Amino acid sequence: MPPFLRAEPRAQGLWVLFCFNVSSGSPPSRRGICFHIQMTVRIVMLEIKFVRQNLTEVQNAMAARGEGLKLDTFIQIDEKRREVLVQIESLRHRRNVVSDQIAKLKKSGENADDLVLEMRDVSVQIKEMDGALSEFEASLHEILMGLPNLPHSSVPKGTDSSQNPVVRRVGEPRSFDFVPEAHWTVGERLGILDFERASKIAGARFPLYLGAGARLERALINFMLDVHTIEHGYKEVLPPFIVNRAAMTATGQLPKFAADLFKLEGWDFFLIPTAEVPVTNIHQGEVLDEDSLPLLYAAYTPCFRSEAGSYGKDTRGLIRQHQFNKVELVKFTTPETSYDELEKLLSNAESILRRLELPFHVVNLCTGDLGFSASKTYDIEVWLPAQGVYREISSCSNFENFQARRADIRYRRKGKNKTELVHTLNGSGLAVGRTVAAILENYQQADGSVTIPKALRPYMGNMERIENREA
RNA sequence: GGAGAGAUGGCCGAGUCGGCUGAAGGCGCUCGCCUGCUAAGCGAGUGUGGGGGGAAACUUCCACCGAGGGUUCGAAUCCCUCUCUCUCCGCCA
Repeated sequence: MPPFLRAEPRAQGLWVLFCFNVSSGSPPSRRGICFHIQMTVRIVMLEIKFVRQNLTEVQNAMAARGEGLKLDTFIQIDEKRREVLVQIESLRHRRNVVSDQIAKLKKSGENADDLVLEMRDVSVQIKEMDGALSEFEASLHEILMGLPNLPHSSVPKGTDSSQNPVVRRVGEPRSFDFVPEAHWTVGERLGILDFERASKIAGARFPLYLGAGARLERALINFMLDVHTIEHGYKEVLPPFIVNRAAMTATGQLPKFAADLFKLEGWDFFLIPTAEVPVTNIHQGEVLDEDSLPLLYAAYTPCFRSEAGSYGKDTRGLIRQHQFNKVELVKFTTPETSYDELEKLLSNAESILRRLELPFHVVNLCTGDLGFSASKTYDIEVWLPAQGVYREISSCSNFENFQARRADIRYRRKGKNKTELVHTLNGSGLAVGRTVAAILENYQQADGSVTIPKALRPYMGNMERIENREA
């Protein structure tokens, strides 16, 4: 096996390993490895061509993101690779031609021994050069998989989140005639959240919802899914919560961000950090009909994140958890429509907050704050009165063809034979735990109870407020 | 977990004892013709990735028949390993 097919993720040291209790005692599954190899080869090709053709653009974009990347290494290796490739191909050409001659000679009963001997030599040469070629491709692959997406021209320049311009502000933060309390205080006092017991079960950064709290979480999931499927036209999907390496690589979590993921010990499986991964991979390796685009999916899934490196941040409450629920929106579109679809996606996500009457604002992530795979991202940030800040509750991104390249998702334009890469988008619609946090904080009353937003009451058996005895 | 069958182009589906099979046939799609309209019919074209040449249309070469490896001058065809799918039995939420 050429070395580039064995590429192992770097940061294993940080991985939090989960142990699956396999009662059958079966060995670790190899599922997914095969897919990965198949995809890797294709990815290398797609990416090399793309980078070579857009070299200056790539270089500028990397600079804007603050990535100090030297692409001259890439160019050098790519040149060597092509050099070897040309030699291999001419040898193979010769072998093909001569093999044909041999066939003809043998058919007519003539002797071809010297040709056979010569070709035996050529085949050995080809094999040797193949080894060299694999080395070059391994290096290129490593560089390419570490390259982030190119920011769209409408993305503001900036170095960090402080430079993200606010696009709009919706809803007025309520004025309290008492000091609003943090959602964990509100929730624990009502007996609907219990972080202490959760830590017995799992540890820090895990939620335990009880009574009306658990119901509130479930109501929000149903509410969000209903709005998106019935009113916004998304198709509901319920995907696997565990995915293989190929899927994680396609959406961009791997190989670079292994440290953020939970990996199953002894298996090449990962817990999903977002529904984006399984849902985007629904169409991995497919050629879609233009007529079927845009494809809109809405999925509820739990999400699992190691939150490595966030020690000391948001240690209390529902904001930063190893496990949380999310309703995710995913789109597959044509290149021309993807930015319109991004605006629609954003407004679909916003509509949940509008209906829940929670104040929020939308920011346009600047180049320095943009995620690895995204070309453009809007964050929706909800108002949390106890902290007095807006906190991210949804992130809506256009990945253009970045994920489509890695996942090999194409479509055929009507009347054309050539396939093109689709554009993929996704956004939270919304993070459920953070929505609960926002409701508890924004709807808390002086007596410690919490009013339930009107839009949600049908999903709560018409309950109007959560009081202590409800719990 | 045990036994068996299979994996070929956008889809379905042939591939003989290894040698013009990148791959028959069909569907779909595109263009053209025909036809009051539609349907049907006729003709031509229609995989992907990569290297070279060309401003381009295009052209040429290489690779790819689940994946990897092996045998061979030569593999979709033979051998090994793996993955996935299907059927039957067992077990289980």
